[in-house]
Amino acid sequence: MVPRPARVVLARTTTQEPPMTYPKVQSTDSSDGRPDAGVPSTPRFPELEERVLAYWQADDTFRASVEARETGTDGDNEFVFYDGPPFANGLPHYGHLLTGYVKDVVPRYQTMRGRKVERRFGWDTHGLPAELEAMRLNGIKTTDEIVEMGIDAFNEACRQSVLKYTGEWREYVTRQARWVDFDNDYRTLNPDYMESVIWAFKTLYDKGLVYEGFRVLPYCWNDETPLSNHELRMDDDVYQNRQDPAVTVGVEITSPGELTGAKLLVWTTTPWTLPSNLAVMVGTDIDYVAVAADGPHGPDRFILAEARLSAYARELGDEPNVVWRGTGADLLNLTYTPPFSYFAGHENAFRVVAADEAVTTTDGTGLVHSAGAFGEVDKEVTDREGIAAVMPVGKDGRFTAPVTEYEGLLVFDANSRIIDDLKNRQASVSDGTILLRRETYDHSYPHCWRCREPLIYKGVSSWFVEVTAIKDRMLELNQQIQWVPDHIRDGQFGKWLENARDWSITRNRFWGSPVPVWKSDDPAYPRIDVYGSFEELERDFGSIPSSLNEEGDVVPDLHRPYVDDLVRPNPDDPTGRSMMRRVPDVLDVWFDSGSMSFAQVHYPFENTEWFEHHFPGDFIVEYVGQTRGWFYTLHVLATALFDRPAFEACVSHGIVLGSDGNKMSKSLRNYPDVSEVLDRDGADAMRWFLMASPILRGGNLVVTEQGIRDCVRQVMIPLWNSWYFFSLYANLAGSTDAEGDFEARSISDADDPMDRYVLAKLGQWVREMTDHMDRYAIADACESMRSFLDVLTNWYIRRSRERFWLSDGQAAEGAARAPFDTLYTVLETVCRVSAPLLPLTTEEVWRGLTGGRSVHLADWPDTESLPADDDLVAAMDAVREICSAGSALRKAASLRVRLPLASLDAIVPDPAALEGFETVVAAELNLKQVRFVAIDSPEAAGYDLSQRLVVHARAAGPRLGKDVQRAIKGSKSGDWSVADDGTVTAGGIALVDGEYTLEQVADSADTAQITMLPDGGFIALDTRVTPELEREGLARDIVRGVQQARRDAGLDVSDRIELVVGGSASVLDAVRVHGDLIAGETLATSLTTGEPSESTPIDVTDATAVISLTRA
RNA sequence: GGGCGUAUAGCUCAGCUUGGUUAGAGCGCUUCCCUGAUAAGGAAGAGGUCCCAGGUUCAAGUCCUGGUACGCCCA
Repeated sequence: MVPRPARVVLARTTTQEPPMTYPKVQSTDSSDGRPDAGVPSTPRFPELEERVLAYWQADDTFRASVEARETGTDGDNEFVFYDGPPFANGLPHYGHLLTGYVKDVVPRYQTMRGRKVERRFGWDTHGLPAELEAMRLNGIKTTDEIVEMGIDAFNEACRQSVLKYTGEWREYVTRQARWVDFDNDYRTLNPDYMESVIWAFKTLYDKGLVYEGFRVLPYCWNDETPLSNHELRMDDDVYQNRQDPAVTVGVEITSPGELTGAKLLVWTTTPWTLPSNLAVMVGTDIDYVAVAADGPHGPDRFILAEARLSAYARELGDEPNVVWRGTGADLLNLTYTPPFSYFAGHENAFRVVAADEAVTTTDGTGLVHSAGAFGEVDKEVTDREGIAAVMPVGKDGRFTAPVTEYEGLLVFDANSRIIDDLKNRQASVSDGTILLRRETYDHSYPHCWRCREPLIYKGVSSWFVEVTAIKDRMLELNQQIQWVPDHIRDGQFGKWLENARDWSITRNRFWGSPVPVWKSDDPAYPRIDVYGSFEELERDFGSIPSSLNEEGDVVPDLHRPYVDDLVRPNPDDPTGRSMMRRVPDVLDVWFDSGSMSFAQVHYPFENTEWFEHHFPGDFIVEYVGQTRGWFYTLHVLATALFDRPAFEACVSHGIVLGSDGNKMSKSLRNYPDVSEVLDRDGADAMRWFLMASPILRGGNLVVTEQGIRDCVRQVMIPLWNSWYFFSLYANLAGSTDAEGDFEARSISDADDPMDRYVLAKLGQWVREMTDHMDRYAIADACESMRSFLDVLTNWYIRRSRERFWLSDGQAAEGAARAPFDTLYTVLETVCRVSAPLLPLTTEEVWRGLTGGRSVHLADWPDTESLPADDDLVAAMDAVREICSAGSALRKAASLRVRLPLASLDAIVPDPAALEGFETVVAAELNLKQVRFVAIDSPEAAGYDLSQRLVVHARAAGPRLGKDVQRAIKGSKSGDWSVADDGTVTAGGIALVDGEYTLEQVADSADTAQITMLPDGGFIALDTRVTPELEREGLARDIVRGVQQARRDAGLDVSDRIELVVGGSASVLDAVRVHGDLIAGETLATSLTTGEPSESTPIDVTDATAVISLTRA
């Protein structure tokens, strides 16, 4: 591609000339803010953005935009937006930016609608990621080492790590032009925030919605810590092949009946869990059999899934003797003797229970042994069955009481002794228990990512929120929430709620809000105290937990270890020896996030009134995965604490993918660098790219550099060029005004049809945008904006250009100022409406137009002030169709547009509606004459027309049934007729009014080309080319050539030239006849023919031409 | 294995709620045109088994059932 010569915009540097009006102000760094050059034709958007950002900072525009709005009675004019706090342990990526843009677009819009929108940034600071980072930095791997290092020092390291990137975050967020208050932010580690969090815990406790129980987790007995699922997937080496013993054990049925004494066969690869057996799980629909065979202790009956019989042929025979058949349902509630006697008599235990989700017949026996707290499914099933968990394994992975025979043995080491005892029916193995088979089993087994020892699943003590108790209410309240996209409500979120289980909210860790529970350390004198405030703590302990901050001041601090230091004698213990000590756990970090609605304002200790009137919040936005995260925890706590939803509207967007369609990955480098894009294409381009994408409808989005650049081309450049065009001619219009600069002004109506059209269209568009934004349909708003820009640039401006060209000495007064005022009004309104979507670009344009302080302080446009004229808009659409069809005719006849043609007739149903637009069509298609003719007029009959029948299936279908297909077929094949009385028959079927229309179809005549219009009617173009027309066409070729030469020479649009034209006789002839046209169009003060000395050849049709021009 | 979503032009996506016989947009591509703001724009064209299979219906991209693939979530 050959680079075009750079456009030269001549700056007014001489003081003789009056200063230009536009831009009124520019975000330059010049001292007075007064531009010394005009609007650049092609701005570098990123630089422009940096200047606007600097202006905002200096001007404090954000604060002004919030303060300009009234709070209203009880804050009813406030729009409450909750910031979903990010965890800032890394730099922001596209997902954060995306959410950040939405978090900016909606508040900006609401602000312009007159609402007051406070926006506080929030930081999520607690939790395992912070601890892992602190451990990595300190080179430690176990919780013992943390204790060794000192919890105070460790937590301080966590604090440092979570605040490490806050500076970078602020830079990115500021650069993306998101307005949010960083100085008045909230952090989940602040004492105020944490006090609200423990208040929530205590309130739930008082409501009976918190209880203590077991939570089953992968557990490392070596590091003595549970692992999160996140840690379990830490790397690919976590799952390694391991050989374990597998045993098939029979337990004896005790229920009276035909199966009494039969053995339920269970298979397990963790024999060490058999002492803790509490139930046997079956699938209710699975077929089971009882088989008579010789067992290790004599003849016996064994129950297993029929599908597993062949796997036990060795023990049960190739042709087993089936003595009973049934399904799992038949086995339910049969009781049995537990394999070991340690927990004999355990309430509700030792029964056959249903576990359809967990039992398969792909391996084992089709019956599964459940050991309560040693498996996730086991726990779930025993909970469901009301069987309390047992935990005879200590935190070191060794057996404890009451499993005395193996006490002190690591569970893996106990396996072989347990198997031996089963085989020999010794130790605490019950009579009736048999060991049918022992084998070894190779399987993929999880190992600790730190120490590589095999993990076990183990119940650890945890506190729960009893979500199941409020589930129904949560579902009800969910119906009040407006979800975007709306299927989330009853889909991903609703389903998740339906399957909600109790929420384990405690973690056996260090860096987090404390579990505010103090327990007696002597079970003989049990007591539990739960605290919900500093005040209550001080009342009972005489002081509040505190630490030294960076300045050395003593400050309240609910973190460990300070909160652990609060210990007091147990008031219920008359001996005075037992002490109240805090449960050492910390709260799940999601409990923090779910508390943000009230904790960010330190409710209920402060701002109670404010909170009452600002809850639920109006709007939140996050990634759709938060349906089980933040959306969920907000909803749980709001329901449990306040019996209200936490938010009224929720945008849940999709996933941002890398350029190859895969998840964004640093190592694959499959996505464009964020700062590079900001530096090269700018924040508005990125904003538009993300906001216009299907991701806001819940789809996924592939981020590509090309996609972002396309946004600059499709939206930002057209917008800017409209502004540039306006400034260029508005400044010229003012240059001869003796009174001073020309200033356009806002208008509410116009006489000129084109002006009135664009204003009416503008009004329609504003209403459309309002509707989209009210529904959080941001992508739809972007699409609407793009289509309006098309109308503006490619129709209104293009068709109105001549009206902006004032002749020398003409001031833009009276009718001459109409196009300027119109375009000013449109641009000013467009800026306001698109300000949330392109905040930086529109700021520059709007301020340049108006000289005002900020577009973001302006109000959303009032469409009452614009003409409402749907008929006019429809008429213009028809005009555009005529032009479009006319272009097609020209194309078909190979007649270039520069060649004028004599006439075009548009034969349309309602020519009166188009009156006044003849000149528009004539100019667009370069015609001498345009006429709009009624389709039923005698004149229209002059064209060679035939009729076409169109059957309206929608209207005729219900009446005619399947005959409608015959009628349609007939109308297409020509098998139709109109009777004298007007009855229309098609395919032998008589049609009634409304079921058909008769349309005129035109064929080309000799002298005219004819084509149909899509909405009825047709146009006829006179394609005869006379020598006169040909000569004028040639003249216009010359004009075009001269214009290009002007541009190549870098002339300003208002520069006058002296022009010499030479070439073939036809060229000289065209110059002779159309000299005025050529000179006028090219601003030539002199036009002569001849052979110029330094000449430039130009392209003209069927001739040769050379020109020479110099600036006059 | 279950739930939710998605599947339409080379690419990115509308259309589906309310079925109507010729399925659209943007980008990209080809040709021509236009350019006194434009890095733009216009016209024509190429490009579609509307994921598959059944069903309902006079009529299905659209409604129903069952599959397939992908994504998210859960197990």
